[in-house]
Amino acid sequence: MPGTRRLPSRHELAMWREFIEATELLRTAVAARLQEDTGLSMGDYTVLLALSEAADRRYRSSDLAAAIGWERSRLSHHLGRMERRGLIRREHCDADSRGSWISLEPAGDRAFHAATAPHLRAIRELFVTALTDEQVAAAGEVAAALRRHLTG
Amino acid sequence: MPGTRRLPSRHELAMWREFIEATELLRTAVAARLQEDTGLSMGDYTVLLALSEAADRRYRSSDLAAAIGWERSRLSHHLGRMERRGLIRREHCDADSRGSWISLEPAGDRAFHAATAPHLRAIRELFVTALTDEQVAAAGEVAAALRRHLTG
DNA sequence: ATGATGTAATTGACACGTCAAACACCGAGG
DNA sequence: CCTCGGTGTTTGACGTGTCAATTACATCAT
Repeated sequence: MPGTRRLPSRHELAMWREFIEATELLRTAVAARLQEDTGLSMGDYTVLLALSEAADRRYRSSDLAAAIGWERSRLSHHLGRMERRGLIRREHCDADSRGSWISLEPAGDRAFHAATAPHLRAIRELFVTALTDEQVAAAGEVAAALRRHLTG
Repeated sequence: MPGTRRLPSRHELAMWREFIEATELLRTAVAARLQEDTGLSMGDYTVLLALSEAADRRYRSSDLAAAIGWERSRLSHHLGRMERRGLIRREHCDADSRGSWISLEPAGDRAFHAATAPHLRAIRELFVTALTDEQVAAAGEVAAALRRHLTG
């Protein structure tokens, strides 16, 4: 594998720094906006979205973790916090007593529905309108290439 | 401001999700590699890099925070952890007794120098080689546009 | 049945990040 | 001098993320 041990050029390094810093900025800006507008974190929103879209509006914990691409223990910790706030509920699973069903509490359902429009607006204002249509497409292609490279 | 309250299209939303997930993947992959290879976190590396490049190899805490774009309290917490590990030192500042000088300990200097090449290689392997030259340039432009939009 | 092996989910310890409050000190105006 | 508003830095509380270990159950081979 030729080139694997080569170092990035000055220009490539500059692109890396610009990229990593800007994406961090974007992430925190959107997260802060979501928090202000709705009291939810990005993690909360991700979990609530997945539960809302689930076939029967519930998930086995492991399946939920897989669906949103999280590690199991990360999800477990997060669900603990969401449960304390009354956003979701854990129920015993009859078919497999090791497992549990995760479902929305009414408050979680309400919070998610109230959050959707503001969150999408924030995405538009902070991400979409920052870029030309070509740049949005380019961002998508870059992201897809990175994902293939990192997971494939 | 027309369009500010409009919602993103399905396509724009898909690009957003792809983008935010891929950048998260990239960040954690590079961080994990740095940790394995060198025992340093991205934060450690950022701080050590800034100190190494400082004119007299030291910084006032606030200036360091500004230089790397961190909040003051974030830096303070991080410096506490790095100090415990013997990577940096805090010294009393004569000119202003509220402040302190942050400088490298020998161990921090060594750790940084040992980390540079592996880290740059990881950046190359995980970021640069994932993309074509055009995509690297596009990523840089997207990042620059986002930064202008978010900070400007 | 029993015991090895695997899987579902949680836990504990710890690093990291943010916010608001606290602390210690500066420098200027009365 | 002194006190008062501003600045440099730290602290505490808490949410978040990772890793390794644990708990509790399922399953399969014998």
